[in-house]
Amino acid sequence: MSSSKITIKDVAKRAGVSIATVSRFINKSPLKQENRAKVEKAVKDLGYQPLIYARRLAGGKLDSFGLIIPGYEGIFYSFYALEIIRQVASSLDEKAIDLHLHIYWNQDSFKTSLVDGVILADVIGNEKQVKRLVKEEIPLVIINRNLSDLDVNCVAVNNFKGAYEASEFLIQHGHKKIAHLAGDSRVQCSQERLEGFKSALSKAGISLKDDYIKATNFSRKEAREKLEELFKLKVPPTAIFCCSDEVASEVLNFAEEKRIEVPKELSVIGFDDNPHCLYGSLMLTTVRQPLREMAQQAVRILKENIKSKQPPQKIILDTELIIRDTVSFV
Amino acid sequence: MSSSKITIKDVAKRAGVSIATVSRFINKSPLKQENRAKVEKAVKDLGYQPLIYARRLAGGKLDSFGLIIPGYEGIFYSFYALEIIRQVASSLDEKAIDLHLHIYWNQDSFKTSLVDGVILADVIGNEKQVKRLVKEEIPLVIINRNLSDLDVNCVAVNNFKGAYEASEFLIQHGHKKIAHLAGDSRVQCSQERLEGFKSALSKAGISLKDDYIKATNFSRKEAREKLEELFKLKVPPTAIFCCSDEVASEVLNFAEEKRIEVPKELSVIGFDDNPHCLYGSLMLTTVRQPLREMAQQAVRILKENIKSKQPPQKIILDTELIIRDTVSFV
DNA sequence: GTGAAAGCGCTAACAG
DNA sequence: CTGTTAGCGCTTTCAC
Repeated sequence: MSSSKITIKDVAKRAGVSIATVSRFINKSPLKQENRAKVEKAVKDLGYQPLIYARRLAGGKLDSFGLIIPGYEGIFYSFYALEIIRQVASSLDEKAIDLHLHIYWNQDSFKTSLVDGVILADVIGNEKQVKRLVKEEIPLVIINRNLSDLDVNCVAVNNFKGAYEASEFLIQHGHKKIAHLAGDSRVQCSQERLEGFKSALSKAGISLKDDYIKATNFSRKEAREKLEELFKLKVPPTAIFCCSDEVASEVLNFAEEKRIEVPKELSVIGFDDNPHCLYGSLMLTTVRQPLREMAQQAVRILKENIKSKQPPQKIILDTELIIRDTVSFV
Repeated sequence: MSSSKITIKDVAKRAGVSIATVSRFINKSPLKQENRAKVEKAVKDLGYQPLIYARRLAGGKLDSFGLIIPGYEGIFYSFYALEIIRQVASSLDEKAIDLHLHIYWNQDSFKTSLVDGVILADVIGNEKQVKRLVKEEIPLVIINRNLSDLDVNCVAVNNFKGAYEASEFLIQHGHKKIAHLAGDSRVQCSQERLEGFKSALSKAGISLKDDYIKATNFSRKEAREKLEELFKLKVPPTAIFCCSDEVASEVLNFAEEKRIEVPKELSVIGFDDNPHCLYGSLMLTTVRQPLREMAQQAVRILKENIKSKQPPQKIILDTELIIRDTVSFV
């Protein structure tokens, strides 16, 4: 039914060798040059392709990784989520490894037996799924979420430091009335960024004003609402540090409408370095996340773990402050 | 290594039946009530999960579909591509079928033996891959691309008609100087939309002006360039039909900057009904593509084909003109 | 309905 | 280096 029905036997017969030799050829084990050539020819002539699941059953690899992403509303509008998928996909493509994408909505139906290992991009609401994967002892890497109670591989971005540096940059420009449009507080990176923000302000001796800290769900809509609140305040902020470029971009829109001049009257910093938000006359100052590197590291760690069991690695990658047009001295 | 090492044998022993009976239980074959209960209990107690690849090797299903998307630059910024992924993913999720996403960059490394069937979302530059899949006789559905020489299942959107209706709508509003910002001409839907546009104009007796037809690669950047050209013309258009909402949205930006009032001085129609482009004061008039339905149909057809070989189906879905704010009488 | 047994196509010892 | 052989875990005849 599926695939040409040519099996290892057919190849062996045609090449005049045993199936073991063919298997060795496939798995790149040492072979006499002469046999190698014969098998190669037979494989080519027959258009033979080994059946992945048969290999697997016999102890081989699938060369297929799973990528599990929690399926929150708006995931397909999230620069971050899409970048993760994109970067993991291209990183795997380079290594001729297949990607088994699983977006976790409700069902924990992910079949681990179809992959050699899995990358979990964030863990939001699917903690029990992670536990299951750990129990199944399948090679695992978690991106951007520290499950401190679990002994698993992690690759994360230093959100705290990124937020700290951005806030510090604002402070260095003389700002004291600094607001933070934070992300969804249930998401770990939002919490970390908020902490970084708070920490920078504290260190500079700026007292925290609750009115200046507004949570959003990363959406433009909520950003807009919170902005309205911010600028109804008796003392509006002179600078805003945003949880994402998308949100920052909405700040720019808002400012334009309200005739608030950026950066002269209002400084803005985003988070992501989302090229989508680079249109318009103002180039956004932002915090770049090394998403590509994160994906590559995750893939590397997973490969190592598949080859042989290893002690868990915890990798924290630094962000980079990208200075452009939207911050000025107060 | 992977998965708990509990096999069908363990279950059989624990339930006091043969492995065949356990197999039948898994495959929902008729069983005596008593045995069914025993096996069910054993499965539960042991936390048994059949190994997908072993089932497959023995002739079973994988419950895993492949989705192949050509990996052109900017795919992750494409509303269309993302919607396809999203809708296929959620459609499969409902049926507890796994998604094996493969973005085709260069290598034709997709392993068909890991899936029961594959959905090809458009075919751009990977025609030879399609031929291979056809030859392998794996159940196949192609989305939005007619490979007329191939006898395969297709689900497509009627781009011609959608474009025709949009153009007609403009004409009904008295427009005669109508431009078209077309998509990449190598992409089939771009060609079809262009044809629809031309056809509507011809029918209305409006002569085609080459200057009014500009190809873009769907990007804002190119849209902007072509717009500049359009409005340097001695007689600029009074209406523009765009290949996508993204492009239409750039037209709106451009108009605002140049103080061209929409829709009073310029009417605009997009394509996609991309909610992303609904921000701002003006609501875009656009052509909605039934992407969700397309995904569902594709999944349905694939399921049918996996169950039993069927004659190829060709399904063409209609678009819908969504009338909002950006078209007025000339 | 059920069990015994024969593979599915491949890998991995094990001898040679 | 190479061939032989014993499974991997499951489905499926085929008898009973």
